[in-house]
Amino acid sequence: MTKAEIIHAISKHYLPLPDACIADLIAHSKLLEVGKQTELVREGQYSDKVFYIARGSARAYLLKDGRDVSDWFAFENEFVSSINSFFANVPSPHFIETIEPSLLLELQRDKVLELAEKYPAFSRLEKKILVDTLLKLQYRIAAMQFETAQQKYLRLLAVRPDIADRIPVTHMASYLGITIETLSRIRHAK
Amino acid sequence: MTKAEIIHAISKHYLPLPDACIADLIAHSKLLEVGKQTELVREGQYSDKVFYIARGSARAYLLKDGRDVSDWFAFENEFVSSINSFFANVPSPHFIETIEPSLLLELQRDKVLELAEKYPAFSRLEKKILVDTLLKLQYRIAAMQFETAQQKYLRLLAVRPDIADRIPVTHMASYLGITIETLSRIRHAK
DNA sequence: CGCCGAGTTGAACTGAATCAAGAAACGTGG
DNA sequence: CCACGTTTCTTGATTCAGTTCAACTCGGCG
Repeated sequence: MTKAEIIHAISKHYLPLPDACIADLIAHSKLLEVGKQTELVREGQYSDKVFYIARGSARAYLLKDGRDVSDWFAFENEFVSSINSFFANVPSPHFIETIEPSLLLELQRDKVLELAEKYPAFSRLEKKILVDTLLKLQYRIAAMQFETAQQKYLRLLAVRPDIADRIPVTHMASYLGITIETLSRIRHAK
Repeated sequence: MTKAEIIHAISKHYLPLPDACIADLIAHSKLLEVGKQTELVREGQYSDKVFYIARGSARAYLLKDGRDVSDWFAFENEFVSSINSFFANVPSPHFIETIEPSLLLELQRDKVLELAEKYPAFSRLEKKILVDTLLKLQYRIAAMQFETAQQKYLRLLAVRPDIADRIPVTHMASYLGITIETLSRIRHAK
């Protein structure tokens, strides 16, 4: 897959972008072909990068008292970055790593800001991504408040049926805020 | 407080806006002086409004199996809206109501979109609000996952010391995802 | 073959919910 | 201004979902 193809895919999956903007994106982005468990962002680091996943998957996680806790999963056609660092310019509380071998498009914050000033369509795309993310976080909060471990697991499966084959269970458990023991029991009770 | 004063306050609290943009905002916004428990958005309604709180406070809540559960609090110098309805144009899952007597500035979505196209500074302001909200939601998720009822309560007090005097405890409890009994015990154990 | 990490299963423990009953605070009308 | 009913808050006893700790199984792979 070429950069041009990937950017057309973004434009298709989110909002149409003018050709000039696409050309700028091609000029200012970087294509990364990486293996699984490739570290993209390290905790404590100031990261001013955002990654579009053309193929593969990634996760953000943190080490909470030494325990690896997944915070976010991203798959093909989604973006991933340390939002704290990228937007608020503080050290990232997360690590970000690929889960599967992946093809990524990397964008720098200053380029993003520049393109947003230059192309209203790009600015709208940025806003759309922010809003989508906001709504996802909101649903997640609702799930955490109102659902049992089992309900959260079943919902995750319903939303992303392929997740069970692509993500190690240990990551799913920590993402759902439950222990691997509980997840194991749920999967068998079923 | 006049509309002009309020809009200057927004500009000051978030990002500076050019005079022309401020003039447009004055022309296209609506000032509301309302009492406490005034309903701003009703569940199931398509709401295309966002409210800036110049004075007072408001909350978003939902009726989950008939129980009133607070989802969000907003105070002076903050914005509140049904993000689902405003951004995704779906029926609002929330009610929104004032808690205290409040002075509000109401903006329509189509005006917001118009101003964002017209003034890059306004577009940046919009983005800043989205990002701030995103980060708040993220912290809230972390709190829900890692903190005990007591820690969540103490953190809420630390972040907003005046909340105890301004918000009924029953709303605080449901916001924290705990029962009023548990909150009562926490407040006394202390 | 034997080790090793990942997954499963069991038993005891725990934080918070639920259920229930009092105590305080509040306001409304006599 | 007091009496009464209503709502809000507190306190206690019980229950429950999920954690923790621990032992055991299984499927690779050197």
